[in-house]
Amino acid sequence: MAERKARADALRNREAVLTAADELFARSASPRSVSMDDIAAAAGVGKGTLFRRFGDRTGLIREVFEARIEPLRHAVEEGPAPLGPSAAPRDRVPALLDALLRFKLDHRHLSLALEESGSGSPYEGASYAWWHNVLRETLQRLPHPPEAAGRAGAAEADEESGSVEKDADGCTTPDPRAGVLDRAADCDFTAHALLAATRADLVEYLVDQEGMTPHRIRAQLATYVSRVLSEDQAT
Amino acid sequence: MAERKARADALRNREAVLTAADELFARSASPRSVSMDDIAAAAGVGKGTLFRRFGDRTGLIREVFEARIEPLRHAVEEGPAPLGPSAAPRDRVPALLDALLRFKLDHRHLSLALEESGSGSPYEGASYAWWHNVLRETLQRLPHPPEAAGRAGAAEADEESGSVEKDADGCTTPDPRAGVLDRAADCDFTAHALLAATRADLVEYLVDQEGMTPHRIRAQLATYVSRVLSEDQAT
DNA sequence: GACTATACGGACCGCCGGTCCGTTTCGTAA
DNA sequence: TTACGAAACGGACCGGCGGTCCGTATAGTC
Repeated sequence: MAERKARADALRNREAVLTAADELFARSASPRSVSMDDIAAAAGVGKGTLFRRFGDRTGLIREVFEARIEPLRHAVEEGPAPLGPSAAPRDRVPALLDALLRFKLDHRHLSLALEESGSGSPYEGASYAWWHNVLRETLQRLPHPPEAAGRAGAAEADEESGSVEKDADGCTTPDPRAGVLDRAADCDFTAHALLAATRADLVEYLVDQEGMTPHRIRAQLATYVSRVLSEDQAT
Repeated sequence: MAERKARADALRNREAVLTAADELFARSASPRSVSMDDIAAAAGVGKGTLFRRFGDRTGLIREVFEARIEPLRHAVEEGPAPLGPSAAPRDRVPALLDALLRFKLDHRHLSLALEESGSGSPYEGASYAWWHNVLRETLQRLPHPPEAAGRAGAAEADEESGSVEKDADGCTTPDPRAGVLDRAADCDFTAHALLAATRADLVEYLVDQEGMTPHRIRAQLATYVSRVLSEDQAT
């Protein structure tokens, strides 16, 4: 092999840290209450080890997250019908979002930890980029271009907002029609907006503060998604 | 007025702190790089003063935010047509969201600071609750109930996600139709989902990383909103 | 001008993320 | 089996931050 050792203990420790971190996050009320020292201690590992292998706190959280979400990612990339690439876009979009939501419900604290992982917004992480990409492409393959839905509405909305006028910023001429006809940009933004509806802190809030059941949240999201995809409703 | 002094200097300091904090957040790349010491120094005030008047970092950020968004809140509560209570719901919803988006574009860093203000999610703040409430009520006054839109889609999505199956959670029977017919709950969730599309970190990402112009973002959001409100499209 | 309630400010504390470096261990090859 | 070097280890250590505490200064009152 000649590509150096790989050191068994390094692997073992890596695994131990991943497991320990996952458990600690799952148990704790807030990700903030889990310190790196806690994780190191729980994993039976020195702090230095932890930072050498994962770089920083964000790196560690990302790796734990990746490890946990890998099966789902696999199912999306090469799995069967509703989630996999073979599914009809019209079915796949809701399936993707529901699957992601389920994951966030099942791994609420871990997802929360990832989203508020200090350095850089969640949007800079590889995971978000991946989901956004899949969703964007699937949206783009939808039969009826969704853009047609909101011609008048969009224009109207914007004119109105222009008249809102609060502080004199540089945005005086409200003619945001630019881009409305751009299908690709439209799907791009829609993907962002749909993913935003599954944000971990929102999910956390709905469950813990509003007392909504996972079931209910999923039902609401499904309804919402289908409304966004609409247009065939008049069929 | 016999209700004690009020001490002029206290008021003056309070104002100084608010101003200094606002400026520092606006200037800095990340809210995290603005420490309480920085703010105290910039305001020409002792750290103790700062904490006595605002409780903690989150409290300070909230007050700065409230102060800045007050005019908009006022416009929504008792202003004229598109934003005010007199507007037709169909027009008011896009107007509200566009106004909020504009605010977040104009006060990106402050909004970001508020959202990641450590203790408690942004959803626990009074400001979010207020916006959610206004939006929810306005949605509920919409002419055509939006619920009808997503029957089949929802059920399907759930069956599919069930088959994903990662860890054996307690959510085995996917029958999320429960709640779909509840108009109030529907508007409640829709309000959350729409507000999520204006999250400060998303806006920040779209502007800084994707290089989108404020105009374009507003146009995209307007399109998106109009699609969510759809149903009259078949008119 | 004296008196008191209130506000002030900065030294101080505990904690945390991250670093450093002397020590240990793994894997290899003689 | 032993010797050796690379790689990993671990915990003392550091700078900085949010937050507290208390002796001091001052605005307002009589």
